[in-house]
Amino acid sequence: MTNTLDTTFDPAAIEAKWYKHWEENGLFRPERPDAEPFTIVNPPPNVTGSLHIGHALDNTLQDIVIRYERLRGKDALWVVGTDHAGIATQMVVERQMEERQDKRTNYTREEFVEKVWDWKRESGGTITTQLRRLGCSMDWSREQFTMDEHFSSAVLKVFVDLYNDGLIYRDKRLVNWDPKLRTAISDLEVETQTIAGSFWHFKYPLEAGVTLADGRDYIEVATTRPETMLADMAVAVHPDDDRYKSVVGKHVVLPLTGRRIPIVADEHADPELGSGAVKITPGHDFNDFDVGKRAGFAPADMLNMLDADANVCQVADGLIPEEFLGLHRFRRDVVDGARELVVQRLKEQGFLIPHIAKTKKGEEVEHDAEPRQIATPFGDRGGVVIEPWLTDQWYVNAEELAKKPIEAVKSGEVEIVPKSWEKTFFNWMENIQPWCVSRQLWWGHRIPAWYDENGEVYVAMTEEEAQAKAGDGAALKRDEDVLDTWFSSGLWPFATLGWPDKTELLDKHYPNSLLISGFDILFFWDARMMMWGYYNLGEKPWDKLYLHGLVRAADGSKMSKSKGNVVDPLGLIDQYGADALRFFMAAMESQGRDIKMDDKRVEGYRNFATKLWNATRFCQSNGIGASETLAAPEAKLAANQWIIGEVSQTVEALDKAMAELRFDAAANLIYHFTWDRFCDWYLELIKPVFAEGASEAAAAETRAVAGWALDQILVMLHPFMPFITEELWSKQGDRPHYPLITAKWPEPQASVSKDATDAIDWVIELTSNVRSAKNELGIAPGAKLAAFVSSPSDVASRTIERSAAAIERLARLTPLTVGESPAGPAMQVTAGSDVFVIPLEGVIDIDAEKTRLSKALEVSQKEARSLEGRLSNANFVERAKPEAVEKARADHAHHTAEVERLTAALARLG
RNA sequence: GGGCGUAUAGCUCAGUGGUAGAGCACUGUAUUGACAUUGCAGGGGUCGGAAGUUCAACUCUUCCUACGCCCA
Repeated sequence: MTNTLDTTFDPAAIEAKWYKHWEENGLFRPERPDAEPFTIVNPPPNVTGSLHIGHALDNTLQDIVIRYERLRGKDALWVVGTDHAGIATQMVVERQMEERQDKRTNYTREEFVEKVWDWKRESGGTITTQLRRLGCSMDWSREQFTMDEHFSSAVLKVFVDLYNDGLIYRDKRLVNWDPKLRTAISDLEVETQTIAGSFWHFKYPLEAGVTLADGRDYIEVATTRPETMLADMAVAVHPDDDRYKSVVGKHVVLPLTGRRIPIVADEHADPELGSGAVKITPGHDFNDFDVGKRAGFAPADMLNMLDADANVCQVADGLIPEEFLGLHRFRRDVVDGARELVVQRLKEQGFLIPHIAKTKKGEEVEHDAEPRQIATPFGDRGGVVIEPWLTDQWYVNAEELAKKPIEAVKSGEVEIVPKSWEKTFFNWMENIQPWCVSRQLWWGHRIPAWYDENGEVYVAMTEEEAQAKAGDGAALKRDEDVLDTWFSSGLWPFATLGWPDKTELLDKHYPNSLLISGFDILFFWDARMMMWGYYNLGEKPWDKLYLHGLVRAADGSKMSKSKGNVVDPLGLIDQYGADALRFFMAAMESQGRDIKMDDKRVEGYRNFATKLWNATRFCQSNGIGASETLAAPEAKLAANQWIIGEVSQTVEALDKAMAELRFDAAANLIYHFTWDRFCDWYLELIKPVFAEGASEAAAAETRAVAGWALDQILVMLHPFMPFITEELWSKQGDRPHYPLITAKWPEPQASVSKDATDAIDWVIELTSNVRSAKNELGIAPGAKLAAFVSSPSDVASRTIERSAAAIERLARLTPLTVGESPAGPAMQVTAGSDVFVIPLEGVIDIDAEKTRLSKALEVSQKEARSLEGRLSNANFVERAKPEAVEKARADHAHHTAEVERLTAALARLG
C-alpha cells in the first residue's frame, strides 16, 4: 500500500521529521554484534565552533561512506564529539568577561575553569545541532569531549608514558611566543607572512685601538629588528671573510647599552649579504640562538630583554637605559615603541647609516632605512607577530615517534588518498622538529608534573604518586601549564573507544577503517594520530586516510570572515534542502581538489530531488509501490528486463566508485541512472503497459519491476540524499520496521536476456533519431508517421513484433511495415543497421531533408577517409592492438555503407 | 630557494594511449495526465605553449608560460 505524496517537494518539511526518527530509534548504530565493523571518527570540531562550509563537505563525505557501509550490513560506527580547543575557548570566555569589565585573573584557576565549563554547558556544541541538520548519522549516544574525565586521564597517561620512555622532556630554548595570548605555540601554529618592513644599517664601534683592515673603526651591521640590539651579545662574521679576519676575537662596544661584545667567526654570516657582518641576539632569534650556542653562550645566560607581553624589561647585565624599559617592542596602536626609540637615539648619536635612494628624476634622497619585504611570523590564533622567546617548555621527541608512521605509509600499511599527498607527508615527517606541547593557559589538560623546592620534577598520574616519588617531606607544586589541544585530539581514534581500558568496542573498532579530513590538518592532526596510534597501541589508527580540499568562494578565493565572502551552509540548506547541498558536495569532490562554490549547481541538485519526487508520484498513480523482494522480480517484458540490467550495471559501477572513494563518480552515476535511464526512458517505455485494454499480466509484472527499480534507486541514492529517499521509501509502502537507513544494499545479480536489452537500446536509438530528423525537418514532434523497413535486422524484426506499442508511443512510427516503401519523397532514419523510409508526401520539406542528408554524408565521408588512411598504414595494422584494428575496420565499414546509403537517398530526392 | 598541484565547451568541472564528456548558461521547440524546479532537439572545444616517445598523444616524457598551495 502506498501513501500519497504531496504534489510539491518541500525539503524542510521532511528533514527534521526523519532526523528525529532516526536518532530516537537508534538507527545510526543498530545492534549488529556479529557484523563486520566499519569505523570512522569525526574530526572533532572546536566546542566553540559553528558549522561552516568546510565542515559541511567533510561531514557529508563521511556520512556518505558510513551510510553506504551501514546499508551494506556492516557494524558501522561513526564516532562524534568536540574538542576543548584550549586557546579558542579560553579566548571566548575571557572576551565575555572583558565585556563585563571583568578578567580571568580576578579569579582563581579553579574558579575560571569552572566558568569555562559553565560556558561549555550553555553555549558549547552549537555545531552538533548543525551537523544534525546536514543529516549526519553519527552515533550521538556516545558523543565524546576531549575534556571528559575518561579522555583526560588517557591524555595524562600518554604524557606519563612518554616521560617514562624519555620521549617527552623539559627544555630551555627559544619557543614561538604569542605575546597577545601570552603562551607558547608550536611551529605549526605559526604562519609566515611577507610584509613591508624596513632594513636599518648601523655602525657598531670597535673598542679603542681596534680597526678593520681598511682602517675603519666600526663594523656595519644591518637589521630588520633594531630593538633587539639592546640584547645583542656578539657580532658574527664569516671565518673566511678577509675584511674581518683581523678583528675576530676582538670586541665592539654597543651604542646605547655600552655592552662590550665579541666578534665571532661563524658560517651563519654570509659575506655576500650586506656588509657581511651580522648582529647576534641569541635570546630573540632562532638563528642567533644557534650561533650563540656555538659561540659558547649557555641558553640560561642568554640575555632576555622582553617580558611575556613583549615589552622591554631589564636584562641580566642591567645595561638597558631606563628610558627603554616598559616600552612595547615596536610601534603599536600609534604609540612608538623600543624599535622607534632605538633608531632615533642611534641616529642622534651618529650610528645610523642612512639609506640612499634615487627618485624617478635621479635625485638622491636619504632615508633612515631601506624598504624591504620581510617574512614575518604571525600566530594563527592571536594574529600578532610571534616573538622567539627563551623559556622552559615541554617538548615531545617527534622525530622518534614519526618513524613508524613513515614506515607505515611507505609500506602501504596506511594508504593516503589521493596518493599525491604522500610526498608532502614524508617531507614533513622526515624533517620534523621537537614538538612544543606546553601552553600557558588555564583551560586544558594540566601537565601532570610536580616540582619540589629544588626544581626537581616528578611526573605521575596523580599528586599522590608524585608525592610518593618525591618522598614525604617534599613540598610539591604542580606545573602550571596545559597541553596543546592537538596533543589530546591525537588520541581521538582510540581514547573515544575506551582506551586505555581494554574494551570490546576498542577491540572491534581499532584500527578505524577510514579517516576523512581536510588536507589543512594533515600535520596538525592526522600525523599526530599516527604517532599516538603506533606509540600507544602499536598499531595504525586507520587503514586509509582520505584528504579533501577546501571549499572556495565562487570566484575561487578563500572564504574568510574578514573578506565577508563566507557562505553559510545552513542558509543553503534553508534554500535548497540538505539533500541538494550534500549532493553538490559529493558531485564536486574529486579526490582532494578544491571545490568552488556554485549555487546554480546546488539548485540543479534540488531540481534532481524534485524530479525523483515526481517520478515517484507517477509510480504511485499507476499502482507501483514498494518492492517485495530483494532480488529483481521475474520479468518477461523487454523494458523490464532492460531496467533490471541497468540497475545491476549501476550498482556495480557505484560499488567500484565507492571502493575508490570517487565521490564525484558515484554521485554522477546515480544521478544519470535516475534521470536519464529511469525517468526519461523506462517510465516512458512502461506507460503503454498501463493503458486501457493492455494485458493485466504485463501490468502486474511492470508494477513489480518498476517498484523494485525505484526502491533500488532509493537505496543507492540514500547515502547522498538521505532525507528525500527515506521519505519516498516510507510513502511507497508500509514498512515501519524496515526503514531505508537500515535497508539492504542491492547486489548485482541480474540475468537478463541480451535480446531484451538490445531491443530497448534499439528502440531508444530509433526514437532519438526520429525525433532529431523531425526537428531538423520542422515536422511536428507529435506527428505519427508510417514507416517502411525493407530488410529488417534480427533485433528489428523481434522488436517490431514485440514492442510495437513502445515504437508507436516513443518513436511515433505507425504503422510499421516490413517491405519496400512506395515511390515518392521520403526521409530516412536509421537505428543500428536498419534503415527506415518514412514517406512524407506533401509534408516534407525536400530541401531540408537534402541538407540533413548532405550533412550526414559529409561526416561519414570524412570519417571514412580518415579511417581508410589509418587502415592503409601498414604500421597501424601490424603494430596496433588487434581490438583497435578491428574497431577501425568496423567503423570504416559502417561509414562506407552510410556514404552509399546517403548518396542513394539523395539521388532519390532528385 | 625546495616541494606539490592545476591549466579541457561561455562558466564550474569529469575523463581515457585509439581524434572528447557532464551540470549550468545559450538556441530552437513543446504546455489539459509524474514533473516548466519539465520534456524534446541543437550549437559550442586545434583538450595552456613547444619539443620528444609511439603506428597513434587530450592522455606518457622533457622544457616553457600562467595561476594556486605547502615548506624554508
